[in-house]
Amino acid sequence: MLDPTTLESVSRLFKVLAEPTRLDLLQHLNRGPLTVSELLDATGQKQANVSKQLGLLFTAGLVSRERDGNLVRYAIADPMVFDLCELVCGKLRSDAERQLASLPRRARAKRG
Amino acid sequence: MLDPTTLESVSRLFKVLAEPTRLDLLQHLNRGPLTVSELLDATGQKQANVSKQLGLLFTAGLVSRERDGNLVRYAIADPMVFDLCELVCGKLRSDAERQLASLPRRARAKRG
DNA sequence: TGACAATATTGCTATTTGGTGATATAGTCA
DNA sequence: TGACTATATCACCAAATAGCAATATTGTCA
Repeated sequence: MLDPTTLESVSRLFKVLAEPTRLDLLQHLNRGPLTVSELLDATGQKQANVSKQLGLLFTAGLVSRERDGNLVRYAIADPMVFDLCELVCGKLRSDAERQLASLPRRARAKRG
Repeated sequence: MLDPTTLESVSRLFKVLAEPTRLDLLQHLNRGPLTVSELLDATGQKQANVSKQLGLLFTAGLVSRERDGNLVRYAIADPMVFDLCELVCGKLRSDAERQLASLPRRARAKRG
């Protein structure tokens, strides 16, 4: 049983992961460290927003950053993120399968 | 690499977990199924709010429910939740330890 | 120094949502 | 049927925040 303070901390971490844009940034960084500009290209988001979301990920301790001249290179600081996503994706898959299985046969096939 | 739709689904699930009240409900249910009234007592929240948050957990497929006469009994539908929380708690612990280790010796001891 | 490029920050708006009181719904018991 | 209990829903408000345009900051290069 977790006390209220810990529940707050746990929920704060989940909140950081509860945004598609930030998940997208993380999954690009999963290939390896990237600069902000590279993440702009990769995600198609505006500069201000990418910078802001990276700041949140950094504050949460999920990514690290390092200046390289004029650039700033971000990297995954805690690979735990991907274990989490793995679990969630697994649930999504099994939910989808369950729903598929509950459909009548006739409704299932798409074309053949 | 997850497509935008999947990122959306993943983030939606994280969002459900990103609230202390809902985490509290889940951890009480982890002991076993409970009625709404029992959850009212356990959490100290108002009835309308508990009902609302349970509804969200139900929609997300994290809990199941079952009428029992006048009562409605909720139960954990997907124990994956606790694997997730375990990972997050582990990170919180290691972050705390890292921060502790980075403090100067003098500042560490509380009283002796 | 000045011109330029990369990143961060600020001020803002629109949207979302947790919590609430009031009310509706569904079930029990007489 | 009516009185009562348990749960759900409604309408609302206040707080949080994603995204944006504009601007500030920090670094490079001449």
